[in-house]
Amino acid sequence: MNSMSSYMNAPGMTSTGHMNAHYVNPVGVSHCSVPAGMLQSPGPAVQALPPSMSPISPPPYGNMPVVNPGFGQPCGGRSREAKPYRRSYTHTKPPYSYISLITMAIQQSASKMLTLNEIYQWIMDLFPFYRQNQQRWQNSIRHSLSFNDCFIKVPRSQDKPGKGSFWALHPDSGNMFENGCYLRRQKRFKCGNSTGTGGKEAARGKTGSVTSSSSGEPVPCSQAAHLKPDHLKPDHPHYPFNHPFSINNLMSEPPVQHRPEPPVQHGGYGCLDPDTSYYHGTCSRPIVNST
DNA sequence: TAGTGTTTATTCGCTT
DNA sequence: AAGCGAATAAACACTA
Repeated sequence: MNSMSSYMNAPGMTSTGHMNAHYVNPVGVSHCSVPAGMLQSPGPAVQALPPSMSPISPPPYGNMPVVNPGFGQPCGGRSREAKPYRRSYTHTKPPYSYISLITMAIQQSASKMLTLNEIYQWIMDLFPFYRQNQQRWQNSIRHSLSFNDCFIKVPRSQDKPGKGSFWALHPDSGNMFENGCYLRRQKRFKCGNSTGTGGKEAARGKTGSVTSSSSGEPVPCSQAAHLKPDHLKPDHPHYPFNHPFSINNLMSEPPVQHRPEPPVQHGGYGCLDPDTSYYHGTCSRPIVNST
């Protein structure tokens, strides 16, 4: 969490830390979307990707669309460590929450599920920022995986022994970032059932650990319990990312071409302008052209 | 023993 | 101000 507060002084930043500038990367993709540059410019890091991951190539760091002075400020300027901006922008914090990073990592993998370490590697391969302070953010990653219902554990198959389970996305979690806001979801995804107590949080404090079954079977929630790999296939009807604004589509479409319905955007430290594909700062209301 | 996973607590920023 | 989402820290348990 270094080098962040100084971004407030960057062009486009209001005194309140809102990001009003429309930052456009060299390929014209919004910083708020999943970087389309992922699909371009194979970089050396791709070779470090584990076999389970699809050959999506991180871009050269110099072209990273998500890192930009004045934009790397996450969470609306939330920072605890005031440190003057000195580093290259390739080491600024990407404008994605950990949840969105995990989602991206899982989503781009061929098997739609990754081990914890693979998630670490994907993030570090793509975002140099996360090559530092690994203990800090990796703890946060683990916390996010455990805490959020949108992530489910998939046990390793016997032919893939190793440490840790695979992590996948909940089949119903696909629209978490449908409004283009990758820092703050409209609503936290909760795995619900008819009683409203089916999520991980419901499991916490009642039946104990989500994964405490001695058999090693993950029982994170009622819906995850029946998750099968088929759900993780793109052609499956429950595939989480069929929304036009989904990460999957953002990653696969030319960035300037997708012009979804103007979303009603809530929450948001930063959102995507559907007309321009430019990044907007705080946008709790639908984006309209000022007259 | 290191890595993984869970849980709790705290803090912060944004929205309502 | 309250509620919420997110980031961070830390403690603890489990497991390969």
